[in-house]
Amino acid sequence: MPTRDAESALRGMPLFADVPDDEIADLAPRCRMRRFERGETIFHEGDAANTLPVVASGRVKVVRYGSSGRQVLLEQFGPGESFGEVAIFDHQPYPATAIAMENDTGLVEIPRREFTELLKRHPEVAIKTIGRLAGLLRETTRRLRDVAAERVEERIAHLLLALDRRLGRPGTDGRRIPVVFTRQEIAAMVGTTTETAIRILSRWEKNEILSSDRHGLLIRDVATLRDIAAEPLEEE
Amino acid sequence: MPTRDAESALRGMPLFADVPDDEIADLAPRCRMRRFERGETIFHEGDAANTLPVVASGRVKVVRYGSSGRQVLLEQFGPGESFGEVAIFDHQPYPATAIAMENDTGLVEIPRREFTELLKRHPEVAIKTIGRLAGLLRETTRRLRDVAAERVEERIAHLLLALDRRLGRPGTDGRRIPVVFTRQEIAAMVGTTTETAIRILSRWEKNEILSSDRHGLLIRDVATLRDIAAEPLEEE
DNA sequence: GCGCTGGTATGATTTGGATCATATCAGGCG
DNA sequence: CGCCTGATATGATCCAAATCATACCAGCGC
Repeated sequence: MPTRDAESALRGMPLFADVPDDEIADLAPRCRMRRFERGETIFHEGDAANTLPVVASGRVKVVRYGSSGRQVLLEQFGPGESFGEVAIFDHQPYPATAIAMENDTGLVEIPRREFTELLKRHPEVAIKTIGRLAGLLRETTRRLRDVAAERVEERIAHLLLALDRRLGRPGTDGRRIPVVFTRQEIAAMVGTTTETAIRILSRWEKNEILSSDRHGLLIRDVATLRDIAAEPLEEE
Repeated sequence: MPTRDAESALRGMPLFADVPDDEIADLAPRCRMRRFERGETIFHEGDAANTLPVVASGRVKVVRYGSSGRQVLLEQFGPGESFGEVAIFDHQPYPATAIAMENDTGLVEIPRREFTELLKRHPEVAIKTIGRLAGLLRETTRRLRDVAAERVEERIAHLLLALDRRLGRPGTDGRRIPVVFTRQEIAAMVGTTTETAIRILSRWEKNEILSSDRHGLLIRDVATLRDIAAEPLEEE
């Protein structure tokens, strides 16, 4: 999926679904496009936020570092999703660092002013933005609860089930998540060390609950994973 | 601070600062007022959300429970603040439980429909709502980083400094936080057990960093608390 | 082909904090 | 007034997971 032009990327955003085409066409040339390779930093914690970045292709993770240097993965975004709105809206520097997760990750950067003007003209975009932030907040508080109250194994089980809901699709012999995550990234998502993440995941591979290859993950036994997650009839 | 009437409570909200008085007067009679005693439940996780509650007096905490029954305090709100907007905006049940923290906690409940209509009529209220959600998200991700990467002592130090920023004022011999929190509540805020919270706090009292009485907390040595928090020049 | 690097794997050891067990204290109340 | 109940306090023990230490492997560049 190569980076498309700004206009078609913007048009692909659910957020802008109700914005007339000519306004999009008007907005597109005012946006900058940027491209990153896996591991490259898009912005740093503390940077001033002047644009709203939208993922055109690839994946982006937003992380913070603990005082010991440990990386915590706060959220991640795929094509069509904007990120970093927090800094845009509360007029403070970015609270976290954004890093490209894949090669050829392309962004469209909407200047803050253009976006806020658009918001005023289109209340439905404002409502959608509220809905998006509400969804992020719901998810983040769910994870906060998890990290504060559950043990690592349960948290990883929750994570895999959540990834499946967001990215999964049926595959031969289970649910397939067609995105490659390193064990280090999985550890950062649930707030543990790489070693413990590896231990748990390789145990699950041994128990045929899970398998992974260079195309992503395959959940082979959703039932016992749910069981480990103690999530018999959970939300969403 | 006794519960006032709905109209003056609504008028006191920063969110509605720009809404004309007659609209507030119109809205007020459509809202229900409710009153709670300390410990009473306002709504449960999983309940349908039909109103946006606003704190008129007292304090409210929003909590979730871990599978072991451990309570995690997600956020808390004082007079003039609304809460539970997540459920209003993403049209799903409440993701958490709300509990009154003080006696005579009064709420004004704005019906969802009234609020969303108001949002459409007043884009500046929508913008403020976005800003509010962005602030909550910023704070929640900060705490997620904390719980995932820092040890308990550091987290409690962070918490006290954050409480000071939000609620503190200068007092004799240090910064005073004029709200009573039980050690159990403090534990729930940082994701630990009551016992460890007690141990750390009573050690700090012994070291004259802190003292507490029936009116709240007194931070007597902000410098070493900052030191423990490893927060030499942190944000906000 | 060889060395390098980043990711995965696994064992040994340590430890922060949870858990379990009591004890004390202050306030509310029948 | 003495009895509960909820909050604070502290010790003893245990355990999940961090930390430290190696090792292995695949892909890549030269």
